[in-house]
Amino acid sequence: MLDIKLIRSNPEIVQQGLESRSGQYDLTNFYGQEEKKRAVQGQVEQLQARRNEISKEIGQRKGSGEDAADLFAEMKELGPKLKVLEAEFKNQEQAVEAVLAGLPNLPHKDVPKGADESGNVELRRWPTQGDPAKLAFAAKNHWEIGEDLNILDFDAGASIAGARFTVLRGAGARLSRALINFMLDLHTGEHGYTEVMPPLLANQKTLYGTGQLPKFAEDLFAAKDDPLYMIPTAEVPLTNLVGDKILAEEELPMKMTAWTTCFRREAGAAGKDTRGLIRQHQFDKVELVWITKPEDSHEALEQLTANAEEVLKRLELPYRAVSLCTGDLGFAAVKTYDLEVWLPGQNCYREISSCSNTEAFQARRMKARFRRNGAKKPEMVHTLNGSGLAVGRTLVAILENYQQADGSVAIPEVLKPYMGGITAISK
RNA sequence: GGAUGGGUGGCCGAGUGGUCGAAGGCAGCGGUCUUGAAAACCGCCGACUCGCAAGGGUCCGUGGGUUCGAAUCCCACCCCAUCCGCCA
Repeated sequence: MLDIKLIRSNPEIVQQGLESRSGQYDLTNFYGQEEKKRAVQGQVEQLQARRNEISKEIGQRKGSGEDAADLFAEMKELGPKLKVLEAEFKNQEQAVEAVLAGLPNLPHKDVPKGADESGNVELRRWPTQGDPAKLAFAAKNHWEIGEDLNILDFDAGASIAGARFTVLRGAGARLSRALINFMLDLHTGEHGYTEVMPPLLANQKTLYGTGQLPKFAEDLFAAKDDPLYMIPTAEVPLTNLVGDKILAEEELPMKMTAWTTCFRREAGAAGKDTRGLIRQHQFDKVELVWITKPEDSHEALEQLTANAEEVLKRLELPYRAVSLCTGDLGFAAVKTYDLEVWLPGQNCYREISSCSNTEAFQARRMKARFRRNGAKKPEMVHTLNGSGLAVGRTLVAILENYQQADGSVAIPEVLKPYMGGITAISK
């Protein structure tokens, strides 16, 4: 949610920010509505003030046994008027709120301008020297590798649930679990995150808080008989943990990590990445969330991203970091870094982590605040989130980068302790 | 799912129709005292919102209703606790 005061005081800045994104946003009507809302609010409050005055006096007169018939009469007249106006105010307020809830965040000034993903800017590569792994043999796709080794079963997934669901077997399932444990151990043990296991279903208020609702309901799986949605990312429950709270200054920054399964309908992605593990309705992810003071959030984004990058480095997977341009930015973000891992089987970089600063956008929606020591007024916190990393895609990257000429897959050094002694996956 | 008891300010907790945005306590802030701290004592101390300001309005789980007037009465729903049933 954007700050209504900013929208009112700096219409040009807001309009420009919105225009730099993909999608169309016309605020012309909004200003009229907003003004009307405040006009009605003024009338309502005037009547309410009079009502309060009368009520108070009736109380006093009754206490001293005086007659209050004249006041009763006035109230009888004022009551219905007030009721009508109050209803109108409520409508007006909801209309304004509906527009506000549908507006995306404004890009940070450092974000490169661009219409779509072609405008994204590469920031760095790792390893910094040379090209990413060129294999000495023809690289296979991860789905070929996985099926040959009998660790990925796409047919079984389709049969159990449908397209974009996959069954992991044997060393494949073990590798997924090893990755989860490795990532969590790294973030909790060395990067200072607190591990959390949240619910995988969330209510509407929660999804509104992080910005999935009301606008992106079609991207979510919903429970049939309850007003609950499967979470599309752990960002949703983790960030909402501070919703409706006033935190103490010393609680910040708050750093949380969670492994969860994530569920996405991929409604707009028909025909995209239909093969393999890249785009699934269900996947596992280790998420990183920071809650910070406003002045710390941009430095926090650098650290959060570095924490995610560290996973790739330790797994020795080549990657690059990209700054998303204004047109490719997500709804809630002011700034986003994507990490893209090298996939030799597909000869390209693919997103494996997305790290965003939403500043106060989500905080405002969920009323997440903190109070500075000695200060009277609470302030909005800033919230950040990033993948550290997407587990399914990391598994893909390992299969493709660690494949051997004989069809086996070597186990990355740091994962060996998590793999029960095996050093390679072979038939 | 059934029964019972509850949901009040950062926290605990009083309040059952009027002068209640709400006693009291804790925490916090300021002060007195003290070499310093603690204790004691005094004062301040909810959030949101409209307004240049003065000041106004809203908020006692949520939504309706009764009433001149609702934290207080009625209805529905949500959540929590405990017991029973069922169950990973």
